[in-house]
Amino acid sequence: MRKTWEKQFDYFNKRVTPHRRAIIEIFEEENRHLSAEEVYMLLKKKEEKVGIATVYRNLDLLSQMGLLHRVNFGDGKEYYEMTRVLPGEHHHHLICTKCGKVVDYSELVGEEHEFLNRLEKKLSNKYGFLTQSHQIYFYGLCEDCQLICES
Amino acid sequence: MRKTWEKQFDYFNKRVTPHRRAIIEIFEEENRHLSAEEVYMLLKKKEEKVGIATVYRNLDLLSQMGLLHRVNFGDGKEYYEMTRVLPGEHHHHLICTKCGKVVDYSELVGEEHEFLNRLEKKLSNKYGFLTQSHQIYFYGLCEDCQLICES
DNA sequence: TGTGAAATTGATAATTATTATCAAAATGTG
DNA sequence: CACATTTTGATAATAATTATCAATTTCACA
Repeated sequence: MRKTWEKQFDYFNKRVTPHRRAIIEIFEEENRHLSAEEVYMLLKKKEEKVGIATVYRNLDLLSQMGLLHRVNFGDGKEYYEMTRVLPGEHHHHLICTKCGKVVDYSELVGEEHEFLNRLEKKLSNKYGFLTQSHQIYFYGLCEDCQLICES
Repeated sequence: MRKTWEKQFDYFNKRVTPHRRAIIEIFEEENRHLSAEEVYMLLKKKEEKVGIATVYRNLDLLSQMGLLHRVNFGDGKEYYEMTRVLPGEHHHHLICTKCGKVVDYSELVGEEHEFLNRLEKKLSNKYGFLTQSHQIYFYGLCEDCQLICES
C-alpha cells in the first residue's frame, strides 16, 4: 500500500520517514493552509513526538518536491497547503486587509485556466520564463469588516 | 507645488515630513520593489539621516494609505513598490524557484482586467468579499536556470 | 535478515526581520 | 509663534526561521 506521493521521494532521493508520513497525513486531514507552528501542534496532538526544526525542514522539503505550496498572507509567517493536481481543487485566497482573515476560493476554474494558459505562453515568449505554478491573492474587506466600516 | 499624493496625508490625518517625502522620492526614482533595508540604504546615500525604525513605520503607513503595495517573494523579507493608478502601469511578478530572481511583468493588462473584474464580481456574490486590489505571482524557472537544468 | 554508509532528527544556539518603548524633536493649527 | 500632537531615533524586545552537531534511523545490498 505505497502512497501515490512516495514515488516523489524516490525521485528526489529522499527517505520516507514516519515524521514525513505524519506531516502529509496532517495536510490531507485538515485540507487547509497551516503554519509550521500549527503543523507542530497537530503532530503533538497525534502523539507524534517531533522537534520543531524537523517540521520546518520537512515543510521546506515537501515544498521543493512540489507536494506542498508555500503561501504568504503578510502576517509574518509562512503557510503551507496541499498541492492539488486536479484542476477543480486548485484554489486561491481572499485576504481581509482589516482583520487579516483569509478565505479560500476555487471559482471560475475553467475560465481561469484558459486565461492563465494564454498568459503563461506570452510570458514564456517575452521573458523566457517557464511557469510551474501560480498564485492569485485578492486583498479587500471581508463581509464582517464591511459592516463595521459602514456603521 | 503640492504633490498629488499629499492630499492622501490630509485624508489620513498624517503629517508630511521630510523623511516621508524622501521615501516616496526613492520609490519614484527607483521604480522597482524595495525592501526596508534597501530603502534605508538608499536614504543614507542621499544624505538623509534616518533611523531604520522610521523606515519600517513609514513603509507600513504608506501601504495603509494605499501609496505603496506590499509584496512577498518568499525570501523572508517584505518588499514594497509604488501603487500605479494607471492600469497600464500595473504589474505582477515572475519568481524563479531556483535562483530567487524576480522579474516584473505587465503583459495582457486589458484582457487581465476583464477577466479579473468578472472574477471579483463572483467573489463578491459568493463570499461577500469586497476586492480592493490583487496580486498574481508566477513561480517557475527563469531563462538562465532553465539552461542550467538541461545541462 | 543483518550491516553500514548516508540521511534524518532533536535540542538548542544563532540569525534575521520586524515591532515596541519612550524621551526628545518636529509639525502645523489657531 | 506657542503648544498640543505627531513623529523620530536609539535600542531593547520579539518572533519566525535556520544552523549546528552528536545521536538515531533508514534502506540498499550482502
